[in-house]
Amino acid sequence: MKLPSSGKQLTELEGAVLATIARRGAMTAYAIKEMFRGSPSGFWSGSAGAVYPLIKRLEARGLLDAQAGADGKRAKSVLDISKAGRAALADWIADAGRATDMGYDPLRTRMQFLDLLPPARRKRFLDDVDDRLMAPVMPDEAPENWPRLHKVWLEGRRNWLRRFLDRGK
Amino acid sequence: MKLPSSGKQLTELEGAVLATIARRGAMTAYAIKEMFRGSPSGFWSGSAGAVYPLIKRLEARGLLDAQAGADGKRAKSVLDISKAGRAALADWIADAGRATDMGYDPLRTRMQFLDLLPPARRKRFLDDVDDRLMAPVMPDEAPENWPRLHKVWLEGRRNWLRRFLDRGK
DNA sequence: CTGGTCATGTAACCAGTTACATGATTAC
DNA sequence: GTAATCATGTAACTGGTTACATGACCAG
Repeated sequence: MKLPSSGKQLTELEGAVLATIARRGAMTAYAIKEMFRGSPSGFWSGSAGAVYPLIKRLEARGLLDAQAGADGKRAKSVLDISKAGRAALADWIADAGRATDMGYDPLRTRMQFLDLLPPARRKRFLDDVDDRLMAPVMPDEAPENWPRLHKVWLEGRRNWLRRFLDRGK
Repeated sequence: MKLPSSGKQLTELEGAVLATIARRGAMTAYAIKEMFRGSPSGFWSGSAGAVYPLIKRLEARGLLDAQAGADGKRAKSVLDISKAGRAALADWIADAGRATDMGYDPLRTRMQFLDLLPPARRKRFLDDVDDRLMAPVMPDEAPENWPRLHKVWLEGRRNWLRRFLDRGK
C-alpha cells in the first residue's frame, strides 16, 4: 500500500546475510551459516533451518546468484550478490526508520521492572550484569569490524546503565 | 536438561506482561493489549493475536488468576498475578544471562555494514538517524517510568553512535 | 577405517504477525 | 440511533527455532 519499491523489505537476518556476502565475496551457504553461528549475539543462532531457506528466498528474488562451484571436486553452490541484490542491500542499510526502532533489548526491558525485585536480589542482579558487561566476550572468528563495534557497544551499555542508576538517585 | 526450575522460561513478552500486571494490579487482557500497543518499541505491536493466547498460556501455567469481573454488567475476566506468577516473574527479571544478551538492535546491525554504502548516502543516513534520535518521541500514555528510561536510553544511544563514529576517525 | 568437518537439507514446532469477526456498552 | 471504544477471540501466515538425516571429503 505504501511501498512503491520492490515486493517486500528484507528481514534483519536477510539484510545481514546479503551484507556479509557483499563484503566477503562469493561464499557457500554453509560458510554463511557458520559465520552467524559464531556471532556474539544470542539472537541469531545461524541455524541451518534458518539459513538455507533464506538463501533460497533471496535466490528466488534474484538478489543472489548461485554458480555451481567445483572447487575441489565436491559439488557445492557458491553464492554471490547480484546487481539487484546490491540495490536491495543499500536500501536495507539506509533505512533510518528501521535503524532507529527500539529493537529488542532484554536489559532495557528488565530495567523497567527493577523495582519489582526485592532489594537484595536487585543488587545481586545488577552486580551480575555489571560483571558480564565487563567480560571481554570476544569470539575468535568474528568478522574484522565486529570487535571494535562490539567493544564500543559494551562500553556504551555500561555508561547507560550507570547513568540510569545514578539518576534514579 | 539443565533447567531444574519449572517447565520452561518465560518469553520476553510473557515476562513483560506479567510485570505489567504485577505493577498495575489486576486488569483485563484488553487493557494489557492496549498498553503494549502504545509502547515506543515497534517490536511489540500488542496484537490481539499475541496477547490473548499468551494470557491463556499464563493462566494454564497457574501464573495468572482470572476472576470474572462483573464491573459494570459487562462480562470480562480480570487478571491478576498469582503467587507462582510472582516467583516466575522475579526469576525472569533477575536472569542476568538473558539480560546481557545482545538482543536485537537494528542500528547496531546497520552500523556494522556502513562502509557498504556510498559516502553520500552514508552521510544522509547518519544525519537522518541523528534527527530521529533527537526527536522526543514520547507517546502520551506510557507507563510512568518509561519516559525517563526511554530518555536516558536515547541519550546513551546518541553517545554511543558519536563515540563509534569518532573513533572510526 | 574412523572421526571430524564440509555441505545441504527437512520436519515439527513456536511465538509472533495481520486481518478479520463478533458483540456489548457508552457517549453524543 | 449511531459511532467509538471495550472486550475477546480466531485463521492463515511467517520467519525463526531445535533436532535430525544424509552424504562427500579429509586427516590421522
